[in-house]
Amino acid sequence: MSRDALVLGTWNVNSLRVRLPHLEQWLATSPVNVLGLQETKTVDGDFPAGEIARLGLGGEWHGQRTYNGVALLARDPVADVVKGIPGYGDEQARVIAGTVRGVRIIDVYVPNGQAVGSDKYGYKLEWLARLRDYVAAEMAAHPRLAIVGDYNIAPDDADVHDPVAWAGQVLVSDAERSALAALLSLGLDDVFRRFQQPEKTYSWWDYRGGSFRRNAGLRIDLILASPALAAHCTGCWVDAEPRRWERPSDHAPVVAAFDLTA
DNA sequence: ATGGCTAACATGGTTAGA
Repeated sequence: MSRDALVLGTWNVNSLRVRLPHLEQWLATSPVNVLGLQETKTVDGDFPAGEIARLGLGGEWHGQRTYNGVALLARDPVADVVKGIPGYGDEQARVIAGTVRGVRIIDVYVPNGQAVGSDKYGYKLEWLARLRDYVAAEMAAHPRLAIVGDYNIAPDDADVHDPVAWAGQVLVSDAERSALAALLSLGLDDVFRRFQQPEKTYSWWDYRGGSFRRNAGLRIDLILASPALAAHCTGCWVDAEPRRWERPSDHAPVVAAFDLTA
């Protein structure tokens, strides 16, 4: 891997405070140099900035009490940070954007949606429509753009361990997939699918019922890239190793590498 | 069968995740 490659990661840590040891262990071997986190579950005043700095990362964060929370971390400076979706008065801390080495990066924690037809499902679809409008504007301003995060949508049945059991459920429903397709229709590419991948590769496994042992998972953590950036993508993979460790997050990190000199 | 884990906030039991 080129020394000046941009290696972009995303990880729903399900509480940054609990997962700091996992982050440290992962960064000891992972080549990632820009990282979007979700579900930090900490207010900005309590963000473990010192520990993060000790791991060689700076950046910005946007959190709230108990729920949600995102952070955009990098070994290089993060410029022009924007928190939330401008013009959308969302009280939930789910989006942070910044520019690293000329690449615009948006880190998102898409609402879960709870159940098809619920109020939270309606919020999820509204939220995704707002995200699409935001991303359209950002793409016009930044040719090199990536959106990383926990999308809480499995794009295709190939991303679902048991498509029959999951059919029509939240995370795979037609309306959610249509909302994701509308985002992709801006020209974004799910870079994971640019490369040959192992069968049954997922990024989330329920804590219950031995789901990870059975590989009963979903691929819901994605890295989307604009055409000008995707052309430089040299690889994308799910790193399931941290999911095997003691007291893991239920999500694995996903990483994509870009050779910006090419 | 709506269970099964985990985390936050709290300190028993609810809310939420996906």
